[in-house]
Amino acid sequence: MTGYDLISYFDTSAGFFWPAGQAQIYPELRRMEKDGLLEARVAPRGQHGEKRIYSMTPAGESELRRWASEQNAYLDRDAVRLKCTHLDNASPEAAREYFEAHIAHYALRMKQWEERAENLRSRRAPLLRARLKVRPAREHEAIVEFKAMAFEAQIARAKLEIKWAQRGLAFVDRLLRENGTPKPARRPKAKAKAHA
Amino acid sequence: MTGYDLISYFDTSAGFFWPAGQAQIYPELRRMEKDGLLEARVAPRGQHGEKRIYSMTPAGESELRRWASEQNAYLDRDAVRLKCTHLDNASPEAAREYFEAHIAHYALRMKQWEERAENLRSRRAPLLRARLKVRPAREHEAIVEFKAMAFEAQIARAKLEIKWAQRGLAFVDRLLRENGTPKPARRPKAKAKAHA
DNA sequence: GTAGTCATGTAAGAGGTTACATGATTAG
DNA sequence: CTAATCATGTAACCTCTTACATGACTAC
Repeated sequence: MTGYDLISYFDTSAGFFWPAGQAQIYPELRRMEKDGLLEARVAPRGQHGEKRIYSMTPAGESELRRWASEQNAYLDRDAVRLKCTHLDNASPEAAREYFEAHIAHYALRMKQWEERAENLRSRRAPLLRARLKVRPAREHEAIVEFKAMAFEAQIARAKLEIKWAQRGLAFVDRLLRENGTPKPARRPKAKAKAHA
Repeated sequence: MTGYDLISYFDTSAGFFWPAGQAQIYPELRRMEKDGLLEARVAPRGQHGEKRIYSMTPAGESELRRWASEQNAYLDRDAVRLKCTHLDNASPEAAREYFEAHIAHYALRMKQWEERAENLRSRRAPLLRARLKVRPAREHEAIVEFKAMAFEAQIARAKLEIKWAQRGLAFVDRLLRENGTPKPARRPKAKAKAHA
């Protein structure tokens, strides 16, 4: 497909786990082409325009298999949890918003992940169908299973995050009940430069 | 404390959620000093050496409160889950290793997170004790609670990840039983350049 | 004297984000 | 003719990783 096609599919496929903007995708396609992982067929668009339709080369397919077989590098960097450990520096009201936003985020994601898992299990997802078409039937189950499993892991995690944040809300509400007086840490509005 | 002190505390405190190497920390301390968030007292080390002992300025404390109160930006980028969705490109043996490594990773982390949560709840963690000493007693509960909660979230997640990966193992083992013949995707050994 | 710890940096490069920038085609 | 969609890029900047580099102090 073209870079444009890829971008438009992205947020309902690979983008769930690896969001990427167009400023990343176009140069990356060029790099992968240069490295021999992709090849581009240049096709006309209308009278004057041109577009590049990419496909994987055998080297690209082999690199995909290599990457899929390679061990994961676990980094466990998590800005959300890091912030939690420092919520005592925020007002209880701001802490409340932290947990409320956490619930809202995972509730939204859960819906999207559930929808995606269903579209995979029922084999209705367009990109999945395209892939199944070019692979032998005996592989179909695994193709569906691994993809669905990834989303089901996220769904289970979302449930856990929501339960956890509800515990957080309960704690914050107790804090707010116990001191009617405002806590020392106030909520600043000014925005300063962010630091790592 | 000095940059060196900070680095040596890092992997048992903030480094759980934001690992960072020394090549990041020293320049960042300089930058934060330049921006007025930190100030350094230059102290001698022995006869010739020097060291910089940093402390937070009021501006630094206010930036900390601002950051703690600021909404999270959820990105949901997850290379591990992304790889899962493509495990059909690996051999069942490689997929097996994926899930085994997942279990090993979270089992190890869980132990560390549990230990940390206990050290926080029992108020034995040195950095926590130092912080409690400079804050009024009525804040102590919240200081401990927010930190412990972050680790307890991770512990719950670890349990979930392990259960999930065991489901993955069961599926892979079924695949291996069902086809005694090797699957089409073989496990390449050669290392090629990694791509985003 | 030598190994381990204390102490602090720099350089090159990879990867990612935000913003800027352009222009053709198609549907109404 | 005008708005939406198709289509592709570049530039500046920030962050992070890996590797390189130095040297003093302390305990044995």
